[in-house]
Amino acid sequence: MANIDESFRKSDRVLKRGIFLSAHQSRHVRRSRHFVVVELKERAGERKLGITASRRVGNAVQRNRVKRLIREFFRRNKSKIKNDAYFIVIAKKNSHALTYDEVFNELSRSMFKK
RNA sequence: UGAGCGAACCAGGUGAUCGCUGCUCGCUUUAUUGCGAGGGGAGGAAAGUCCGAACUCCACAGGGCAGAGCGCCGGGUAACACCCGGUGGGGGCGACCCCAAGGAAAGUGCCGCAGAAAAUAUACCGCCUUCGUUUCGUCUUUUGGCGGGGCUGAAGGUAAGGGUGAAAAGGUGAGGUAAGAGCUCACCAGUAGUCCGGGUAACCGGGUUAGCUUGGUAAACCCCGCUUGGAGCAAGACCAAAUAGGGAAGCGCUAAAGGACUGCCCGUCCGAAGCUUUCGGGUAGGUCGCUAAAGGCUGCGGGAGACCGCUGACGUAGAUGAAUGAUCACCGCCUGAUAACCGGUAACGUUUAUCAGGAACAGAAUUCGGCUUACGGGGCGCUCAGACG
RNA sequence: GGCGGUGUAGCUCAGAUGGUUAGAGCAUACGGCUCAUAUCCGUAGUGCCCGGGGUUCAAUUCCCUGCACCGCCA
Repeated sequence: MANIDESFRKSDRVLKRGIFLSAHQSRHVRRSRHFVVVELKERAGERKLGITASRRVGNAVQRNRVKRLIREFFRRNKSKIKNDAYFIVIAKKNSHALTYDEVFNELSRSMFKK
């Protein structure tokens, strides 16, 4: 267990606005009950996470909580997630009351390796 | 027990595992690259952005007008529209709370409908007088006299009474009159002037004089007094790919257009072409600004208080697709139910245990001082009502 | 983060600059025209003027405060 990398640095994050905007054109979209997961496969060999939580999700506290839960899921399950794409996770407006277990169940279906 | 008022306070805790982000130290790397250790890491409102400042740039922030803001008095403060104390007014049985609270006799405007009339008062009904006309009664031989009534009648006097309205030009009583009226008088209310006393002042108390009385609205224009240049950390400074060819400085010329300084005027500055010198300017991106602060706390002193002075130790988040977290365990808190002990006739209360549920509002973005709004909790002091003793 | 603006009929907008009366177009319903539909003509309905408080006799309008939406600034 000690060797598994569960860190989450800036190199694991999507930092540029242009990449977020390019997600609108992507074809690799998976929709679930509370999230939309977009895969950007052009950047093979890198695995990064970007999160979008607009004001429709809730106030700042609720948006921060949703983003932290998604980040936590990504961090703890990096070894199981496909490592050849950028993932943009968009939170829907009904996602503000989720727990970590619910986030895990939902996102593991969309993002884990087959 | 119930209802309520006030001023403060807290904003779950501990541990384990896995993370995020600054700082310090050590090692390391081309490179704050990577590793390790230590230590720090959201709020009372961080919110709304409603005021006030610090700070930065615009010219060193200029003159006048306009505009904007404020508006009882005194004090506090860096400043304020904030705070404290008081005055006046209003609300509440009360504890206590609320008030944009200068001027309406400087001027202008507005006051729908209703009503006679809505601000120089007026005169619809009514009341009264005179005249005209008509009719009845009565006296007289008659002309006519006296008395009463009427008129879509005329002229005049009134404002007591009437209804309307948010508001009707002081109120009550007496005198007075043809009828009436502050027309006169007494008392009361109110206004203005003046005098005395108290208070730093707002203002309060009392006397006296006047006219007998001058509606509301300034969160309508306005007048008076005070304050006020504009933008805002996405301010601003620096480094600097790609792309495009220009940018900067000086000379020159100062007329105009234009631009900057504030909306306007004044004033000031820049400003065409040309020549010379020079290589920078700048988007993406990055660095600085960036956290030590009109700081809170302890003690002493001053003050009625806001607050001030001295003293001591403390050193308190700095992210930038944006950190400050996730999971688990235990403890603590609140609510409800059940049970037990104790107190009590009882309602019920304290404590303990078990079960179930809950834990609000909300996330720094340059930084402070306020205001406003959202919201969980327990204790303290006080008021009113009821019950029991 | 900062700055600015807008909320009026089902929809798009007027409105009064200065308080007392809420309007237009489209849409809807009904009637007429037509064999029928559309067009056209006529008639009608409709508003807590974004919420709360204040000033005023009276507020959609003036003032304060909250909510929602929109735009601009590197």
